Amino acid sequence: MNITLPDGSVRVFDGPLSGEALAADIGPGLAKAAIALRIDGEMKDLKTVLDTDTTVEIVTNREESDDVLELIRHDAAHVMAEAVKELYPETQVTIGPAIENGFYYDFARDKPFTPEDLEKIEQRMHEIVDRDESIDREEWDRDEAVKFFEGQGEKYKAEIIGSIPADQPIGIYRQGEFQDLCRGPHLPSTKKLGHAFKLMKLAGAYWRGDSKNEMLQRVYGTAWRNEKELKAHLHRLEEAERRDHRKLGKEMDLFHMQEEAVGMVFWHEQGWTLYRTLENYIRHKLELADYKEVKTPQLVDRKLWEDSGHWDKFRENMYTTESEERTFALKPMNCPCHVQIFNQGITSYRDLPLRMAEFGSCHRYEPSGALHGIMRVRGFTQDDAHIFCTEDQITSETETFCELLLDIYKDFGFTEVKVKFSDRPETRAGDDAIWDKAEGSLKEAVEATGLSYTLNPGEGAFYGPKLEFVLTDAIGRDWQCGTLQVDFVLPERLKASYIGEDGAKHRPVMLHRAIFGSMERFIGILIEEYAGRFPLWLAPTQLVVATITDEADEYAREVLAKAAKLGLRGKLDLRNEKINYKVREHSLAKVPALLVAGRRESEEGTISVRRLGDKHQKVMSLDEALAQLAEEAAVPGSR
RNA sequence: GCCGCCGUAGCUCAGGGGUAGAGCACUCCCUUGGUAAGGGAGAGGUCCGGAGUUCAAAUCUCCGCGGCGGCACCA
Repeated sequence: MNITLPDGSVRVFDGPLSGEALAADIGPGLAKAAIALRIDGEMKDLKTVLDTDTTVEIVTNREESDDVLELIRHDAAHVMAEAVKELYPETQVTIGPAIENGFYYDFARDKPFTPEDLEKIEQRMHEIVDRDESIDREEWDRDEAVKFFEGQGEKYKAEIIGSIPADQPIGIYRQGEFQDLCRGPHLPSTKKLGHAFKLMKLAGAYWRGDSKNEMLQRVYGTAWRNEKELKAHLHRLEEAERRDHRKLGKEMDLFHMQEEAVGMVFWHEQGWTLYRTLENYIRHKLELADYKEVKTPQLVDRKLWEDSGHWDKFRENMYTTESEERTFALKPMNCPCHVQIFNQGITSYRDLPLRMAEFGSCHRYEPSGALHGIMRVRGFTQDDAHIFCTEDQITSETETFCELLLDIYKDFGFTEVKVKFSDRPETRAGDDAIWDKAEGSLKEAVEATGLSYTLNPGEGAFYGPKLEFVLTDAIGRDWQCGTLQVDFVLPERLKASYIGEDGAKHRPVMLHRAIFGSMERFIGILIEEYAGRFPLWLAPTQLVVATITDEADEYAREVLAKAAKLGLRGKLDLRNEKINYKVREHSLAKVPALLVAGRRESEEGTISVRRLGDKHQKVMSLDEALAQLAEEAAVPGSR
């Protein structure tokens, strides 16, 4: 039998042998480091018996690959389950996969785990690693396996086996006294896991991800190749905490939220300045892209929502109020209102595509558990627009939109954007023929843009399929910001029409689209992206003029006035404090430019400029310094 | 909405059945200082809300509300 190694060398053996034996045959160092095999690019147990001529790569714990991390994390989950079964035998185990940065395992148990329990479990995991238990795969008969797990009181495991397709083997991995249903692969023994893991948090999770099912207890952990990587990961988490938009929002006096208006933002002057800067920026972009801005009512009779289909599907999530014996709803979306504008008068095909934009203030009664800072709120403003167009225009409008979106994201440094394609959900409006058409044209359109995207099955809006443009926050959570949705349904339900070239009435298609998504969410993302250190054009306070002595007060006022004339947003700091104190304070407040004026500057007409993050300052002529700042502060796309 | 943890001064947090604590911030006074905290004094609290246990509750119990982490949801 010939075994070929990745370097091309061939080893000849008389009979079958395990990967472990192969590694030992090559060398003791390799045998020690070996943790798995890779055959045809696929990870296999190190103990897999090789019995035909094949090419085999021996994977070691030094390999820096996602495969290795996944293997380690999956084993960590198993070791955790073993520890839990030893400490709390009445607990049932369910599933425990590897995830990004770590792993989790879901347990079923009446008593909740406490943080102290976590410590004990982690301690026991280290012991299990030190025990160096051999991990061995067996294949069991399906009925026998079900009987075994039921006998152990493990009803979840038995249920999982029932859902494994009949043609797939039932793999059971055994380590010590612990046996778990698993596809594998796994490490050859618990010792190979090492000690670079840590249990992180406790959380609830529904069995099979369905809120109708019972809630299990999920324990999250992180696991790495070695201590150094673990430490680096923990350090990254700490860093991320410092960027949290909720923390920075408070520190930088941007906004606050309070009990009397849960899920709604109180914008303070600083935050509102940032908000307006963004709004003006994108308004200008939309004007250039031939959008027409409108404004529609926030409170609209339920009849319109019944007609649009929202009342049917989202009634529970809409705020309503009674007046004049009628029921009104705070608008959760702008689209039905935009159709009302479209429906005024008669539209010709010559008017299409018609791009109707609105900074629409919307309210949705979001589940309390969904709220998160200003990223997920109940009152928000969409940079919304609806493009009324013909079917033929869907592709070109999609391409134009994607171009605009990427151009805008680039101005904020977002160059890597995840794109998801979400198709028809289970409950939806419109028949299958319409959905076929909508999905087909969106697919064609996104292919035309050349963007790479992933499929998100069943996640579309009730009226149409959508593209989602996803950005990531400081600690790696994904947030949908931009979106483009193809809608054949609402124009039908709300009876939108235009006169075609043939003189007959036709239904337009609606493209729902947003770039920031919600102003609130996008600002949250920006705060975390920049860690509060905004580029000059976005910074609410762009500069502070600080004096060294009160002899410079008058000059400082002149400096600020000149800056204001150039459109720069500045503040004055004439306080009776030392310059060290002022420098420290404004640096901590993340003010991008500190202009220091002392007696010297006021006499010479100069200014000492200290930029945020710099260790040193630069004395320049006042006019030159201000001109430079004004140029840097220009809004992207404004020149 | 569900599970777990948490709620003390403007902020960050300590304390814990018997008079409410610190640092920073704030106010006033001294200091006019050259690039990340000059010195002194002072003011500041429904210990999230309600009920219960107790001679006595910020502290223990229960019920709310809110926050945080997940899950579910996200037109």
